[in-house]
Amino acid sequence: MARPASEFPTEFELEILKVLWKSSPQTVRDIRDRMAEAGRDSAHTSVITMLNIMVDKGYLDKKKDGKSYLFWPVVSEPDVSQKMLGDMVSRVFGGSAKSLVLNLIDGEEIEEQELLELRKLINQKVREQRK
Amino acid sequence: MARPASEFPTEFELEILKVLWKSSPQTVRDIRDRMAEAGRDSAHTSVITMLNIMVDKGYLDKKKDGKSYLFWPVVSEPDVSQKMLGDMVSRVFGGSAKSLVLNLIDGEEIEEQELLELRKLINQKVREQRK
DNA sequence: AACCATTTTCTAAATAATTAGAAAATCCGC
DNA sequence: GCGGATTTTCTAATTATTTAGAAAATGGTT
Repeated sequence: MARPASEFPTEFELEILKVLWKSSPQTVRDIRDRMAEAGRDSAHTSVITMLNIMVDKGYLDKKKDGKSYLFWPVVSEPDVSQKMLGDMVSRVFGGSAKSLVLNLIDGEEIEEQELLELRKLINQKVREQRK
Repeated sequence: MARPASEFPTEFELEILKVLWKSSPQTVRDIRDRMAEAGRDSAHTSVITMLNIMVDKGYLDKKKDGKSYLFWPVVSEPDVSQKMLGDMVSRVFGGSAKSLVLNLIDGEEIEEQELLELRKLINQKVREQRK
């Protein structure tokens, strides 16, 4: 063994998924253009290569449409986010979601407004769990 | 360009850091043994290789002690965690810490007890920011 | 049908990450 | 100083990720 494949979308794969979560299906050319707009300017063939890898990995599906292919995601954004986040909780924060949030609000990452909204969300969740 | 080095500790590097955050400095042999206990059984020389890479990357420092070297971290756990988390907020959650926490409490990752503690922590933080 | 622009397929290169053996260096006990 | 165990250095192999060109395939246009 040398190194295991990532369980989660890689950097590039995630950017492609974001484009497709926003709108799908799309052609290679459209995806390439959206990525370029977002600052990642790749060759057309590079994008094709990635897209086909992602189909193999089960992140996307494709179907022929005239001369070209259309691609769309078969994994949802909340699912992927949740898995990546769960991985971070266990790997980086020793399994404690609390210590993750603690670290988050200790940083300067978060505004008072967001904190208040968060409190509201937590209260809702507590009430839900009590039902 | 083919692929950029990770800005953050890799899988293996993080495991080594965890061992050293718990106790340092340590010899290669000790680090290797702690890792084996934690389920990652590597050859002695593999650990040496990684440790030296980590010194190059600025994660660790070392000094000779008799026949062997002692290694210790020069990055702190909270700093590394915070950077990795910040990266996740921006890359996966579109820059919104709130949507990260929302996703977290939507999953089954978190216990009621932890939720209550979190609420307390958020209240504290709100009060602090108001000062 | 022939041409041409577009798209895909095939191939391969570069760098990162992980793993570890063979050989060299080192230190301790005798 | 010598031998032997231990440790490090040097080297290299393997897989993953990212990148993209050359060649082939495709489909519409004249």
